Amino acid sequence: MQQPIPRATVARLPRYLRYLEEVAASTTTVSSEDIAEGTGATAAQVRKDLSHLGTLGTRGVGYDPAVLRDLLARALGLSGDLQVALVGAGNLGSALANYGGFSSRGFEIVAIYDNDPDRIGTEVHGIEVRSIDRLVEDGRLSPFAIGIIATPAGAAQAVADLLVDAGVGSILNFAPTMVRTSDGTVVRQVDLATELQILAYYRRREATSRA
Amino acid sequence: MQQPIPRATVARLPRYLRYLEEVAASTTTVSSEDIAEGTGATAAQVRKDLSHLGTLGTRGVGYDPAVLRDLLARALGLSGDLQVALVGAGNLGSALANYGGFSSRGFEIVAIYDNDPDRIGTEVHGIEVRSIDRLVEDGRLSPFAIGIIATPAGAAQAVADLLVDAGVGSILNFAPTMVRTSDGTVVRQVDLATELQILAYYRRREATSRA
DNA sequence: TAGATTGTTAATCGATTAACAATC
DNA sequence: TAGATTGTTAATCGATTAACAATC
Repeated sequence: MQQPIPRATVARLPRYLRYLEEVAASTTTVSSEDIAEGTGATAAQVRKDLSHLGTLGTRGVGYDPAVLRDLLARALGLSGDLQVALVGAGNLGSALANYGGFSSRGFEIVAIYDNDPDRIGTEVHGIEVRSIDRLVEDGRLSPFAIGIIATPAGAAQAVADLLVDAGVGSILNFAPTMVRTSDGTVVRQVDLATELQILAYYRRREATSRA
Repeated sequence: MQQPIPRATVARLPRYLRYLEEVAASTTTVSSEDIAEGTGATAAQVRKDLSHLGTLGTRGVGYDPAVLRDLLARALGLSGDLQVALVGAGNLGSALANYGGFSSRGFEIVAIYDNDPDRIGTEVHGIEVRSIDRLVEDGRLSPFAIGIIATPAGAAQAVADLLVDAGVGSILNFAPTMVRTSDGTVVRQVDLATELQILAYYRRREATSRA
């Protein structure tokens, strides 16, 4: 692996990737300007970001979207399906399981866990919901690349501990609380209400500036 | 309103707020160190961030979590319930409607729209799903503070246009595609697959660094 | 007073932007 | 060649960190 890619760049690469997937079928070249427009970045940002991955374009011409798409996917570590364990089969968990965007982009939810007897044994997106008691055993038998926590906040830490026990090194946490894990585990926190609150702040500023 | 708060700070304030809500009932002072631990920030960051809002703590003592919580809520524009229109009553939309984290934090989903006749007329989280054709009219009659797009990517731009027509100035877009709106509209893009992809990148780096 | 912790300054670090030579 | 667009450099901007005086 080459030198590390700046955090801000890593955060944008998936958007570029999504855009390239969108246009790769219908066009044979895209410019940094095109990518910028399609993703909300600036053209200079796009070129700078891509330059971290090597020399990918052709001066005077642009980039080949199919080539660039494959390069980005590889740079992000998306070659091959990543097996995902989902914990929490409630509303959010079910939504995530049914969300089309995952399977089409290199992630496969292979197991779903819950602690509610009423849910255990039911099917979500064609996958049987299993008891949370089986998570550690299952993970040791057949490792998960990524674990997703979609439980209420109160259960999140215990679930994170189980995931670590099961050998999961990367966790995406949708529960609105911080989970603590040992070093070497990567945890990403996504709080849906947080996004609304950030929006609320800019909403008000915008309203005031119009006044 | 005082001077603008830096973007990076705005992005962290909701996390501080969530932490303060958690501890306000059980303790009467928190230090910047406590907040940092509970939110994944650093103590210096916390103090710097809070200093943008004024002098909120007491040297040698710390912050009053209840006072700080109310201050943060006000700074974020969360005083009073913000009326939210949700478009898309599929899996993700239903999950969002049922997600407890919104109502408890100043947001109320007051209307849900869809274009699928099978869904129109059904109830989600106690709210009747209405035809998308009524969105503009409804919004003009009784304005929405915020619109949430939870439709497939293909419908997102059309929905965004309708929301703008309905007078909605702030949009949270969960569809995996950029939507374009006129200036003065604030759009925030949340892509769930993007979060997984970012995680996948750091996952691989972590794995490599251990090797 | 002694210990603790804020608020703020200055130094460092990283990201963005503008500009342009390289090159198709 | 002329026009277009990349890859890269240097300048600017903003965010983080460390340190400490102020003050409870």
